[in-house]
Amino acid sequence: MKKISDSAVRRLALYQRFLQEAADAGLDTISSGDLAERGGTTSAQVRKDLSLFGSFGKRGLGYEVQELLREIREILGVDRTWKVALVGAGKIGSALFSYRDFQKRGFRISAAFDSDPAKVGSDMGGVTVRADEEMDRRLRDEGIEMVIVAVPAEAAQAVVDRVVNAGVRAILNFAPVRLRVPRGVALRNVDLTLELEGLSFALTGR
Amino acid sequence: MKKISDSAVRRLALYQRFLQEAADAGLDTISSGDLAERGGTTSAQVRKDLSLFGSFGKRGLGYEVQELLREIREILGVDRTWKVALVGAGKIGSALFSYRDFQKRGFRISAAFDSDPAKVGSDMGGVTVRADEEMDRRLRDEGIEMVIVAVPAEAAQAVVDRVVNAGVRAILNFAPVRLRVPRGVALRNVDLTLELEGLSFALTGR
DNA sequence: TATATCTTGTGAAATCATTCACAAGCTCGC
DNA sequence: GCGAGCTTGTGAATGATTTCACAAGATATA
Ligand SMILES: NC(=O)c1ccc[n+]([C@@H]2O[C@H](COP(=O)([O-])OP(=O)(O)OC[C@H]3O[C@@H](n4cnc5c(N)ncnc54)[C@H](O)[C@@H]3O)[C@@H](O)[C@H]2O)c1
Ligand SMILES: NC(=O)c1ccc[n+]([C@@H]2O[C@H](COP(=O)([O-])OP(=O)(O)OC[C@H]3O[C@@H](n4cnc5c(N)ncnc54)[C@H](O)[C@@H]3O)[C@@H](O)[C@H]2O)c1
Repeated sequence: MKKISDSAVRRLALYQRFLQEAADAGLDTISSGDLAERGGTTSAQVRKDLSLFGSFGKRGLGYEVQELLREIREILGVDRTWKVALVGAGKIGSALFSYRDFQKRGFRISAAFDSDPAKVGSDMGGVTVRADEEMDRRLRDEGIEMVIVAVPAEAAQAVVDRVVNAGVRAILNFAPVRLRVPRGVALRNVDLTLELEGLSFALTGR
Repeated sequence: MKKISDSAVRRLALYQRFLQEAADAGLDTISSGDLAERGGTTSAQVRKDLSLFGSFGKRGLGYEVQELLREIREILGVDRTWKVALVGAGKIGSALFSYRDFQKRGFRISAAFDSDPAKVGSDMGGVTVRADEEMDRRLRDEGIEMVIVAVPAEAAQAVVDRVVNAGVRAILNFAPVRLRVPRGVALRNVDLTLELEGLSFALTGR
């Protein structure tokens, strides 16, 4: 299969959201131009993106909302529920934990780990925070497929090494460090300071 | 001035972080190859990025850490403190609010707004949460330059319209919606569901 | 059935970003 | 002061992504 660019995947995920909105609004069909407008891109871009995976539209009409939604969900792999664990039940970790939208979109956070004895044992929306030492075993036993890393920067690489070792192949990292992962492991970084610095540049770099 | 790509700005912000680390480690000089290795890119990429703004290195030696750090800070506009406000003092908002790193990197969150009367008046680390209605006036009066939007998706566009109207020209948005802003206003989206969907694709789409 | 009107899917062209490759500059050791 | 050894800065080459442009399929109407 050909290589799909990161930005194409992002757009696909956006189209999914727009299709959901269109479905909620009761629309039966939608055109590439319509999707483009909602996403701030062009109709050619939308069609190219979709053409990477097949021909889903009808000439003269557009795309059937429900059908395209189903297709994109399948392409993205969100036509199922993923088992996600959270490592680091601190401030940002607990905000993420209680975020209902993840569940709705197919990501269930079914385990949480922390090294702080004061936090271990506490209940977070039905899930008990477990000790750091139990992590490796539980990740395997519970068949966790993705991990959200929300520990301090200094601890992040060590956590990731263990998580990868436990067979997890997808990681969402909030710590402001460049993590090393073996090939075959998907890693995304959410780096908020970097985002603010980008805004700073935009205001400065006139 | 020529157009600087978004990815170049991201890398620049990363170099800044690596230079900080190098400075903390007591290094005097650093080569493009060294920066590249830390950032997972190539030395040619690093040199091209820097060459967009000038010639900062010495052939045969590399870059002086302190000097390059100063230059990049100036380029990014983080050689000063930005006044930031937070709108939406909910779960993610309060996590962000108490994040010390922003302050250290030049972003001071000096105001917070919420529409929930139960939250208005409460103290968040020395800053009082203000009522939504006071927002427009206070943004102007306090000279706020950036706003972090952490309100529910349905409320986000209306908030952004008001914020832009109050003269703010940089917005960091956490709500999962595509916001419309006039040209000249910088907008960055942090869309965590999108990130997880990207991971889902990586695990699925072979 | 013919015609007018849409909108897709896709090669080709254009634009944008990264990598290559190397001349030229600087340092160090002798 | 000279040669060896690095490392920068940058055109040129390559690679990737986006945009253009249009033939062809689908629908609706008469
Ligand atoms: N709070 C924010 O708004 C924010 C913003 C951007 C980035 N971040 C990053 O997210 C990460 C977490 O930030 P936070 O503000 O939630 O910090 P926090 O201190 O509130 O939470 C970190 C948690 O990780 C736990 N922990 C530490 N080492 C661990 C280990 N080895 N295994 C398991 N758990 C461990 C701690 O006990 C703590 O509960 C940091 O890397 C931070 O830089 C946070
Ligand atoms: N919690 C998370 O981990 C998480 C993750 C990803 C995205 N988000 C997004 O971030 C946003 C906030 O999420 P949250 O979990 O913190 O929700 P929350 O309900 O805890 O907080 C939202 C806050 O915004 C306030 N608010 C609502 N309308 C307002 C208005 N017009 N002006 C000012 N304040 C207003 C509410 O009173 C509330 O305090 C949402 O858009 C959500 O989708 C949250």
